[in-house]
Amino acid sequence: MLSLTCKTAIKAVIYLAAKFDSGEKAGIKEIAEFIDASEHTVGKMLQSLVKEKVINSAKGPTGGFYITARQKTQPIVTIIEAIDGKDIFKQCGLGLSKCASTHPCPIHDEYKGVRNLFEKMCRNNTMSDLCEPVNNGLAYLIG
Amino acid sequence: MLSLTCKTAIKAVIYLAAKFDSGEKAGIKEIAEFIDASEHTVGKMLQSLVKEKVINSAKGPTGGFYITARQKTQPIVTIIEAIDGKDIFKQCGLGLSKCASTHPCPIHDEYKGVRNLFEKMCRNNTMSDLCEPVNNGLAYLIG
DNA sequence: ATAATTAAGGACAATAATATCCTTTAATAT
DNA sequence: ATATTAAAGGATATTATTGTCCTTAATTAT
Repeated sequence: MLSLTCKTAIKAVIYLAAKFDSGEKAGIKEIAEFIDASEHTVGKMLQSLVKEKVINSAKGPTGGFYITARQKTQPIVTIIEAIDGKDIFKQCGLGLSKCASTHPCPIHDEYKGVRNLFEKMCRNNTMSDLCEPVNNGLAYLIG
Repeated sequence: MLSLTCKTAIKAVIYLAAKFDSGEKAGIKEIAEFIDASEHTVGKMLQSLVKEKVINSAKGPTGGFYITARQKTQPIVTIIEAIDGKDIFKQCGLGLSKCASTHPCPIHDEYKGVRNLFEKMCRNNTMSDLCEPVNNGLAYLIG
């Protein structure tokens, strides 16, 4: 469904959202450790998120990555579209490039239902929504 | 969601299901042409399906691949499990290996809903169900 | 029996996705 | 100003997936 990098991105952003309250920025190392991913991978991925304005960064000492109050209210679909692209919610279940209601694959409508439900989930859940259960110890980013 | 190979497999089996009525077997070349995929790829993939008893094959002249009446009534989940494995319907939306209701990721329940809907679709639709609209020109395997 | 046909299957090649490394750039603190 | 810190970003390496080729084995028709 989502690429590995995208899943890592969601976890990283949830971590940044959790850090928002304290106002602190987080460094690559710190984030990577918390979500149990490679530093290099996390660095590259955060770079993309910054370029797409999903999060922010500051260089130099006391620098790091952070999220604004406004960004925190964005749905996680923002992250997904930044990393995996916008087409993810339009793809055919059997991989046909021209699958459409006028030229459907045999599972067109049913698959659309699944895809739409997934998209809805990604549009309805904001970054802070997902960060809350993690803060309260009701959900986890590793394991 | 599904691997490319798996999507190709579903299309190939639908083609075989359509051929069932005439009682003819289909060769690799013929199948590959119909679903617009590479011969080599289709050959390899059909081989796996035969090994997993999803379809059957016969060597030699007049040989080829075919499906039995019983196999035709199987849900497409049979194909999916043969190619992509059974874990596909159990994976965590954020890629955690130990994600469970007792140790959930932040999207555990909602993602489960999506996954289950997809699984339901794959369990409820038989190979012949999907082959019918293709036979009637209401759905397509290419494009 | 022999030749022809077709799948089986092992080995390898190409591509795409991930992961790693290293140099550069910007910012801060002294 | 200088040294230090941390992200940016280009280049490369590794791994996984997908695709290709070629030889072997089995079956059928003559």
